Amino acid sequence: MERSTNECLYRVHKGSIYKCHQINDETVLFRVCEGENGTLQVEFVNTLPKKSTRILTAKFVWNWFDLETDLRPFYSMAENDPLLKSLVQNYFGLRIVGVEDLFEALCWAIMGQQINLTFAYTLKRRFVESFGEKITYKDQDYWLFPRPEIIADLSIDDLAKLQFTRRKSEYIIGMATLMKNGILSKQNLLHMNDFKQAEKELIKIKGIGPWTANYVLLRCLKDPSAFPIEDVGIHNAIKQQLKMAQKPSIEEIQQLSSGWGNWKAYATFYLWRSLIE
DNA sequence: TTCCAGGACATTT
DNA sequence: AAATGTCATGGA
Repeated sequence: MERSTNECLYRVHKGSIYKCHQINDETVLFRVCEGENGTLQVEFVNTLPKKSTRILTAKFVWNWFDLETDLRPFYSMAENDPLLKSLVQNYFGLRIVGVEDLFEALCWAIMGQQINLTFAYTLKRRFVESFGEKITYKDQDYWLFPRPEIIADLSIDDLAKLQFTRRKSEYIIGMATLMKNGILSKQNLLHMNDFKQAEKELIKIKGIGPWTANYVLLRCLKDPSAFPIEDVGIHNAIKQQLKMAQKPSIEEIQQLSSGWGNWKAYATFYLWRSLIE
């Protein structure tokens, strides 16, 4: 969670994670910290929202940290996998941290396309602070990701000013328009026959290729077999783990991952984790 | 300085 | 169909 000091959509402070989100027309600031007996505790910081909002916030956290998944089958599979074996030991208990908002997941993926992560975080911060809403609590700003309705009405120049490439600006405004018009939504994607169909639908959209589609399937739609196989981060992580002289080819990765089944998303997340520090 | 980043798409062979 | 060029900037 503390990967980037430039993260603007949540804040880690003294063992708690602070985040702001909108539910039932209420904007609530909450924090998640360690409770008793290995539980997570969710506390509301600025106001006490109505009960239905409290319940939905708990569900949000449940999904955000993927608490529903039983990791034991993953670990027993990984035990006998040469690539995953040490990863699951090093990061035992790690769960996929989601990006629950579809628009945010799409935008973040596009911002990260072929660019270093540091700069991607800078772009995200500029985007959020230019077009998002915030609440302020004790001199700290807590931002909401901009809504598609706002972004859909921007011009390419508006985003180019923030140093988005004109291409990226075009993609993001295009997706915002699809979401504003209800053509694209998380619900629609989740209600398709299977994730393969959702992937196809995503790839039809201008700016979304196989990498972006799988990134969004992994972090937002929670497809357990999502696997952005072209991802440079995966390539580097595998190279590092196996002490290879050069990055593995796609064919080699297919070989290495052939036993991962429905745990490819988790394998990916553990590989990404190994790139930090 | 050069090379490459959590790619996608348009243009050329 | 497959290779090549383009986008834009920061960091190593």
